[in-house]
Amino acid sequence: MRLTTKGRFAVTAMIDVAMHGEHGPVTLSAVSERQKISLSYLEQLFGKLRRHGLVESVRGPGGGYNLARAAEAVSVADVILAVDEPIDATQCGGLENCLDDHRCMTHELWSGLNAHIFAYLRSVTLAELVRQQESRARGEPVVMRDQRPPSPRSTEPVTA
Amino acid sequence: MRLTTKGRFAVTAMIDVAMHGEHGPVTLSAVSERQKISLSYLEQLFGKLRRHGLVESVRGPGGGYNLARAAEAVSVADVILAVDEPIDATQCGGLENCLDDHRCMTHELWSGLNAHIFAYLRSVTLAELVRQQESRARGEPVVMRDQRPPSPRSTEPVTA
DNA sequence: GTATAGTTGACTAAATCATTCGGGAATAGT
DNA sequence: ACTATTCCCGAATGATTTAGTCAACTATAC
Repeated sequence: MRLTTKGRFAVTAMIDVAMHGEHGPVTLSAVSERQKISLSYLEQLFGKLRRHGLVESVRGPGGGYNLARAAEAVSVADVILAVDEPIDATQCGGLENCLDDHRCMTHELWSGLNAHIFAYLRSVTLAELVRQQESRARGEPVVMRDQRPPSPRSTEPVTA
Repeated sequence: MRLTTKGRFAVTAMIDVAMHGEHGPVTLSAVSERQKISLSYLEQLFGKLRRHGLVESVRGPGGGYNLARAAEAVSVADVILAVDEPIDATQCGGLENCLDDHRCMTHELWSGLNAHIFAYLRSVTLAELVRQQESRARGEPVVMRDQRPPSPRSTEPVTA
């Protein structure tokens, strides 16, 4: 589970398709213009999204892409996994054979943090992001649901 | 807010320091051996961690690194931001001047998803990860606290 | 047929990742 | 003072990823 600009481009594009897909397929040219992502890059990304069953394509004039599932049934994790095939960065190669005294803590740590983040991204749906986007467009304040309860925190300035 | 192997190396290393820091500073050589991360790479990472005030260094024999704050007061987001200086991938260059009909949706989407993920990573502390790690070492089942409530989900196989 | 639009593959400049090397500066122990 | 340890710093490097371009192809609506 990596999280890069590539995955975010894909999420952005998927939201665009979700928001404009009511009147038939959405062309990549349209997404490209609205989101300012190069057409060819989008073609690469949507190739993967299609092969992973997240979108369906319609060829020819009037064609384009549709979501293959309802926006409620597509998570951010689904999209990211589709375009950003996961790497294995546990030195032990994913095996459990790396056992000195503490059995490859790196491996445990990775999969642990991975699981945390994955579970979170899996809980955020495209539909939610679309709703948030539409609220913002209307100038309404954005309500972020279920943040975890506050706990002792650092005092570093927040500059994400 | 990016999430790559680099950031995870940093988190892994910080957890190692947190777990072994009870009896004085932890040397990077020790971290390097335990976590199988190259020493020079660790030096680069800890240079940034130090400049961001997350660790303190002690030179000379018996020296090494200590956490500058309690493990409870350091979030995963703090660590990642320190080593992985944030990029700006909103075509508009972070400005708000990109207003056609929908005022740079790319920008909004990015900062929105960013905020989600950042808020989550900010809520996970080093102390939590250390606890989880120690539980695992004792063979106890890992309890992951506060997942968000389940909602309509895809049926894709989970292979993060 | 022709224009539209997806499909595929090769190729590329730039950035980032992870590592290696070489030399410094500070300090504890002798 | 000498020496070993450890942090500190910058430069260089190969591999990978990013983001984009180009070109040729297939399917389809009109």
